[in-house]
Amino acid sequence: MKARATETQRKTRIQMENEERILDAALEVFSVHGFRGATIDQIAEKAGMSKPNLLYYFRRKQDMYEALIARLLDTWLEPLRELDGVGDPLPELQSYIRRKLEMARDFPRESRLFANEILQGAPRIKRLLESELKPLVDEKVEVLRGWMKAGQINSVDPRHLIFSIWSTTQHYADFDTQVQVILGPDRGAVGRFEDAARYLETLFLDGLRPQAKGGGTPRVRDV
Amino acid sequence: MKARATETQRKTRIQMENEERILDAALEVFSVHGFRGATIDQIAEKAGMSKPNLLYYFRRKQDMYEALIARLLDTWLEPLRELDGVGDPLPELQSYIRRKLEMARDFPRESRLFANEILQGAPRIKRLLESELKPLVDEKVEVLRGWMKAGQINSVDPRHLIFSIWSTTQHYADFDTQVQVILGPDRGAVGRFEDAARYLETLFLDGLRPQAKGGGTPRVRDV
DNA sequence: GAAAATCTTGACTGTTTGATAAAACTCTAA
DNA sequence: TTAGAGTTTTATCAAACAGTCAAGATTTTC
Repeated sequence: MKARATETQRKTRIQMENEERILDAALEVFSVHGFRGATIDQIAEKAGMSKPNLLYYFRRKQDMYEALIARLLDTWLEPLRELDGVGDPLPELQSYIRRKLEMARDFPRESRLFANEILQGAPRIKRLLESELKPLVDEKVEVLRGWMKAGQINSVDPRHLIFSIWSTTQHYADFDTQVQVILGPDRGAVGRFEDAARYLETLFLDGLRPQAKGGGTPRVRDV
Repeated sequence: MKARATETQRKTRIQMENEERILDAALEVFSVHGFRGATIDQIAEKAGMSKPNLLYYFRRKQDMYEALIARLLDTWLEPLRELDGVGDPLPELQSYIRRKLEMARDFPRESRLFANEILQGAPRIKRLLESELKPLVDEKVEVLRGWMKAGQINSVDPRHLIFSIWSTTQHYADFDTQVQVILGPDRGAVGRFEDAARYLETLFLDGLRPQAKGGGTPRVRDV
């Protein structure tokens, strides 16, 4: 038996399958109960595996958590990475919002895991946030500032703009339970996300102040 | 000794003081670790009290949690209750957003407790959400619709509008750790909230599309 | 097909956790 | 000032929990 942890070696078929199965189960549990609230037994049961067997692949609870976090942050920041200064600002932002919304729809467990970690004060990923997230945001802030200086979008605090995109989109994953209570069962999950996309587009582009309809009508700002 | 739980009777000085102290400590712990992740020992220590002593006041862990949730929801919905159809829509909405933001600033632990509960699928308050939150939202949706029909605000999905106000404001409490990493220590907590308020005002009123500056300039919608 | 490597399991350990019992102590009202 | 209600502590318990161990079962490799 070789020490799996120390060497970088190729994994067996069974190893790959089981690790996948375990991480999926772990995501399910961690994303709901957080690190402390989750138990290895719960995860093992969800993975259809005995606890010692699970611990053969991940020797400590923390190892599973860290594996999940590591793979998460990369995926999570992907949409922001793609935001660049070459295209037109409004379509570019719209597309960023749409992608973030799609991620909330397609990876709600990942979103909740992330939310849980931050809620707890990000004890395990604060470093990562500082070394990876912050520089990326700083870079994109410059892109936004460029657009503002050129008068292509309204001048606002770029960081808070990013926060508002994150919060409004992730809300549909993290607060899904509440969203479902309020929207009722009328429209399915798909419809909900279409509605959300349409709404957010209007909000971010035009806000709530009534728009002057049709071409030449003057826009009166102060009523 | 009388059974405290069954009768409604007046509480001792010590009882009131200690229950307050316990609930404050419990809020501190539950809001970070969620129900499952929190331990009675942690709470007892934060309250400066032995565990059996704490359990003299709240016989089960769940009793503390429920006491917190009960007092929370009422406070939480107060700002929405005050939103009514008598004032002008834009100042009215602006004031709602400001109040929600103040709550995120002044009661971040309550916000996190709520977030934690919803993340877990709201197992303990789903009923309450259906019986209290939903009707209130339905009522306010009608107010919003009225404003839209009268052309006083843009026509958007009113429920998603409410979601976006909730998510953007609560973000500053729930994701405070991340916000701090990104904004850096430059501006203190007060400054952060001022910036957020200013930004959200612009977002919700005007959106990001560049505004026509000055009075009579025509607004070109399609570029 | 046998040896070697990998995988799985049952039994177990020490610790943490939620909760209880009963005795000892403190406060308060008559 | 003392009886009794109210409060706190010490001691304790059973269940849940993270993690270990060694032996047995299975798969891979030569």
